[in-house]
Amino acid sequence: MTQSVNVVGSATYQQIKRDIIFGELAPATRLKLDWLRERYGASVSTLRETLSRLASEGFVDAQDQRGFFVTPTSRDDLIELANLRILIECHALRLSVEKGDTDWEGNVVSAYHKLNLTEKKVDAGDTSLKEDWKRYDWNFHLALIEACGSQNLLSLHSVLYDKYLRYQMLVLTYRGEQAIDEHRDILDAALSRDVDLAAEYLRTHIELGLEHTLGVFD
Amino acid sequence: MTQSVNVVGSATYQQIKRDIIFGELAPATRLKLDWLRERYGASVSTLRETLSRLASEGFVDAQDQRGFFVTPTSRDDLIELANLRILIECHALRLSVEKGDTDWEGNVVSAYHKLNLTEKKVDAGDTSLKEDWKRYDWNFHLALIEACGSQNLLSLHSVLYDKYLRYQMLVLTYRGEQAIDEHRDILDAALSRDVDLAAEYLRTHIELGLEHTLGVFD
DNA sequence: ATATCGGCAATACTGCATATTCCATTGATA
DNA sequence: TATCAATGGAATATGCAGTATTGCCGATAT
Repeated sequence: MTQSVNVVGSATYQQIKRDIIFGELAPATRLKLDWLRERYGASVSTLRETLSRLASEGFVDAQDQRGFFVTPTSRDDLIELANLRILIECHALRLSVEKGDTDWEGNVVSAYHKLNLTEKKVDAGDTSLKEDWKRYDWNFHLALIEACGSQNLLSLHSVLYDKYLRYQMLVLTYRGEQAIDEHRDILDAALSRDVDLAAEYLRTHIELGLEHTLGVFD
Repeated sequence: MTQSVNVVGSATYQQIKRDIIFGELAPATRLKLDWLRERYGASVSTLRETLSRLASEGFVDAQDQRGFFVTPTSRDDLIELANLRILIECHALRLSVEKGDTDWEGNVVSAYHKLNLTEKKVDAGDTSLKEDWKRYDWNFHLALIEACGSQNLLSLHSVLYDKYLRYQMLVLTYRGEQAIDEHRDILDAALSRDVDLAAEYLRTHIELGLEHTLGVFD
């Protein structure tokens, strides 16, 4: 059945991407077109289109004449992603803290507040919030760098963060109070416009997160 | 006519990408599917697949229900790309200079030699070599950072460099002796393993190139 | 071990249906 | 008359199904 607008393509794209990031499609899973057709209710041509996009973003592996696979995971890849996040996100944060206006501050505070509420609930043992929690985490980190003034930088970061997020969802354990404190430190440094300090806190935040994830991974 | 292997898809992908980078498909050009079908001899489904890939890399703009367009250019975008190149390429260069082994040195020297030969010919007035020259430039910059040890970093750089290359091809004027000297400086610093100096020369190289391109752009 | 065969699945095309956008003509209004 | 809005048809994008061809891979035979 034909749908309106670009609905089928966009919908399957987002669903498959989400299923990869949140681990419903495990790393290295073979993505047979017929199986996908049943699961997502889209035709082969639309699916190929979708998978091509995901392949060029790195969430899917396209092998010549053998079809598509969920991109496998590895410790090395995780480490690379963390280092790239440090490079790109810290750079963006510096620019953003320098340029951010009042609206930016407002958005950062708002995003922090929502994240903080959720983190406290998770800390208290509510495990049903994992997806929400990660979304608020995403939004907080995005809000921080959103005033960096470079669309290219933001879209690079977006893909990077999603890839990194997949690893976090694979291990899915909570770092507890520590992460809350780190977020608070970054927030304070950013609002007081201390560029170096904010970037340093962010770097530490990512490094500690990496160590934690590496410890649980595999 | 059905072809063997993944040939049609890969071929049209590379052709269209090349045509965008080298200006044969001008910025903001509308890419009608029927027209592309005639021009590249591929079916609509294959073309949509190809265009989706190019869209997610940023060479093509996919507009809902309105089709595909060559991504437009702008001064701001050019500046963003240059700054990202500085961020990413200098970082990769540092890692590479630290880690590079003998093979790496060999590849760098070889790539430099080929670039140097071509640049001298271009400098002497041979305008038929533009595409070769840019390819050797590409290869030299790639050889320099290839020992950085991060696949993610290299693939990020690859897309970035291609986008930047499009701007260079759009203005397509030669900076002359100056660029030759800059390449020499980077080479020497890299081979003598002076990380800071190499990164600094690279930054300057990109900044001067940007100024030059901006001066001719529009 | 090597060679051959057959099934499964990917690649690619065509044709078709439907939805949307584009555009020029028409009609209405200031 | 000039300008703006409505409208209807042509052009185009989106999406699906069906089909042919090719390559991969495991099973069987030599």
